[in-house]
Amino acid sequence: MKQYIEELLKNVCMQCMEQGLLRQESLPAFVVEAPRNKEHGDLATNLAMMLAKTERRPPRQIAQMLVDRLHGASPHVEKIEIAGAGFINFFLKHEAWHDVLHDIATAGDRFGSSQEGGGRRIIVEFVSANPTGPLHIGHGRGAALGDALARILSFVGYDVVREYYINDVGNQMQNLGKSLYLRYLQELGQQVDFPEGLYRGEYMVAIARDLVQQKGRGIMELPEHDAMRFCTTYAAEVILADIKHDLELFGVRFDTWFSERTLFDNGHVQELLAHFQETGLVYETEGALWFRTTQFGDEKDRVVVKEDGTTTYFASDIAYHKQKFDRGFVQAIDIWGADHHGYVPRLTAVLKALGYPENALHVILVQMVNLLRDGIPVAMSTRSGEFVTLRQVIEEVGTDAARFMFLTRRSDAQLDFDLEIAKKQNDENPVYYVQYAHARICSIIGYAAEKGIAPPSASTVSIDLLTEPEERDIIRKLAAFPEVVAGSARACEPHRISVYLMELVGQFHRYYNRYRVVTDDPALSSSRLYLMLGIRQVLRNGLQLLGVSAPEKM
RNA sequence: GCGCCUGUAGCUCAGCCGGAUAGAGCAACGGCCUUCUAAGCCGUGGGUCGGGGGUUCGAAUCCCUCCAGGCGCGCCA
Repeated sequence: MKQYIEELLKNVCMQCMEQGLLRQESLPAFVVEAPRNKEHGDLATNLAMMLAKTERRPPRQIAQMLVDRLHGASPHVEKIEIAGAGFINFFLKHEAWHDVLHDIATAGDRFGSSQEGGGRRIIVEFVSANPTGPLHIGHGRGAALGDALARILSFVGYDVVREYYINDVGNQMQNLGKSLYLRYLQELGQQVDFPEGLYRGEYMVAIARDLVQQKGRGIMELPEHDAMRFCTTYAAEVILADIKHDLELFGVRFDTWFSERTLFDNGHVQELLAHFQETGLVYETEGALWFRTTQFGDEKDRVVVKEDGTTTYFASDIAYHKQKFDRGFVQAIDIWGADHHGYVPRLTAVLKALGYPENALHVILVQMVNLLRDGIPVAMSTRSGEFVTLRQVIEEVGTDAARFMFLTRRSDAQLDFDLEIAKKQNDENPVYYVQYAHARICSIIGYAAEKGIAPPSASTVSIDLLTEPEERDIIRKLAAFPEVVAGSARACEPHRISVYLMELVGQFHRYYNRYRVVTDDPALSSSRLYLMLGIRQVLRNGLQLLGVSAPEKM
């Protein structure tokens, strides 16, 4: 409907231009949107005000000119008004909205989807936590966001791959192996010093205990180097398996698990470094090899090969991102914790140096999560290993509540996650507000069936009976869903869908309390039931995109 | 010191590609269950949109500046 009005306006402007009534040759950026206030019509546009700038004429005068030519131009428009500073408000005929319910019935779980992505290949990389310890709440936020975003992007027609990048080489891996080895020795009764910088979480002790169970003293008898190596691989595997399990509990799926190690095994990092040297993108100083990132917008040059000859994480990351594009993705979306934000300019710089387009990489930074219990911060110290894991949070509050909590807020603002609130199964917790509406509708449909009223279909229903203003408002809201999804995809902001669902559900609950769906009038009941089906479908589709369940009973 | 993010009701947050009287939930107070789920609904109160300046017909939204909080700042990842 919105596009329809836009077309209408464009045509009228063209007319005016041809007749020399408008000076400009192209249209200014204008919007057609549903006004907040119903008195301002179903749809409104600021077109006249935008034109006023360049036309140097009063907006209302321009509006009048346009409106004169709009009258009778469309069978769907009831009336048109000029209001305020020069808004043009459209009041649509009731029937104009009816098609929406048919559209929903026809499209079903595809309602709201589109072909906007045109099958273009996008890779969404998220979580990518080092396999050195369990996931915590912050990873959960990134996981929820990445997963929802991937769902949304595929819904609007992109070919999306979800990837987890595993940092399985480097110092932290050495430290992991050492940590396990020492814990293992301790388990076997040896007195060992546990140096700073190692992973001293309880989970390592548990892994060591298992290791003893499986291998007894076997590892201890190996040469230390081999033992350490074994421990590294063993610990990483166990922890990664654990991470996978947590993510599964959290409803998060990955298509590919990309190992950093393979970048070395396949020679990608080495090749890339050689290439950089040939092209003069790197230089040597102070014993290290530096990339000229400053030439591409970064504030400092960055080390790719350290003084000791080993490569930095940055070097791997360059190779990794090049890999992404080599694999045919036209865009890479990375979801990072905000503490890595300083890293964006250098990676962008390198990709620029390699000749990739500006928007090839889109980094989304998710801000920190403060975990609270009853308003009091829960201590989260990684060093001591005393932290609340994502698993614990899921077990305590549930996947749906946790995901919804993350996905109701913008990612670029810090978030207070209060366990007690998330756990409450009441109206303090918006996820239940939304789910309850779904369950309620299911219940209504069940009740109707008991009364012998079958779910209506497009051919049997008489939508004309939906004459209440609330019904019309709900239909209008349903009509907006595809637009919300598209906007959410474009902005990479899943929370827009949550906010929309809460608004829709608010309208539904109000309607439910005021009107009965199943009445003595079969035709009316049937048409209201049709409306219910529409709401339920949109709720399902929306919740599906968020990865939150839509329970039939609560 | 420099950079990124944030500052909206008592609390948690939407709204931010400029648009019409600034929204929701919670908390507070008062109502609504013999009929489709009260995890719901209705009503009341609650705001210098961090402060100041600027651009504009119009600013919570854009620009500058200051203040406050968080995060980061050459060979850790």
